[in-house]
Amino acid sequence: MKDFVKVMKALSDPNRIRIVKLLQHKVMCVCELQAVLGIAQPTVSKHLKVLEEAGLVYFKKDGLWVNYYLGDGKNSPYAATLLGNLRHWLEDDPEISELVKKLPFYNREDICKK
Amino acid sequence: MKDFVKVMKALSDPNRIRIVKLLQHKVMCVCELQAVLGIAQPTVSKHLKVLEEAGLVYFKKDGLWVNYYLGDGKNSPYAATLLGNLRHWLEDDPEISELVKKLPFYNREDICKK
DNA sequence: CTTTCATATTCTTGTATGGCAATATAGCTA
DNA sequence: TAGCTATATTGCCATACAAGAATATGAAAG
Repeated sequence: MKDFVKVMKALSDPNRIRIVKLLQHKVMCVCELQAVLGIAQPTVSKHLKVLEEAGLVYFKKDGLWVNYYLGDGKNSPYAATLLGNLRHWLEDDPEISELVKKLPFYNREDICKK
Repeated sequence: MKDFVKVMKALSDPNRIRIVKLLQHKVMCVCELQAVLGIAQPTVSKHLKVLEEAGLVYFKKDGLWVNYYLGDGKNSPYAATLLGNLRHWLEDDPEISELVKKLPFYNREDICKK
């Protein structure tokens, strides 16, 4: 029950849903997500933590960067199913499409090193 | 996106999840749910409203009673899928099993008319 | 070892949410 | 009509949560 609630809660927030939909297209670091979503960096980090604790997202550190990518659902059947559904779901959502369309124009080298 | 969030939010609360799992076994009125869950009547009503607005639950009035039953997901593909998944999910949850086991001993005639 | 940079954590604030008591509503019955 | 009964709504309280500013951490580079 607790695991299920965790997954549902994690997918109850628009920004976290956007993150999942974005990660379907490529592995991303925090600053890239921050730029694409237009929200503060701590906010992104916190959302990623919630997603990670629900088993929806994994991460791998690479020097200063932290690469986040979609989970495989190995640790949560609920996460596995929902991640599968979300591959089709919201594909036609205009807001999501807009974000995905902008995605190629963001890369970490340009975004950071201000 | 908004519809999806509504379904996820509706299924993010333990008591609402319990209601869905209980309705899998029989049509129930508010006072029956109140008795089984052990929470106040207004709380049950509010939860049912949230579930109904997410397309997870329907209701039909019958005199004084209001019968709530599981939705068919006609109005929400998200609700349809989640309701399908929830037929298997949490079947082995000890707390849910406990509630379901007590279910036959609750009927509206005994509960109400205090 | 100091600086720099990407990310995480802490803190505070405003808003959303679950809970119940009290009240309102709607349908039956006398 | 009046009174009773099941449910809905309102109002309030305590807690949870999203957001960003400020700060801390930790890894690379000089």
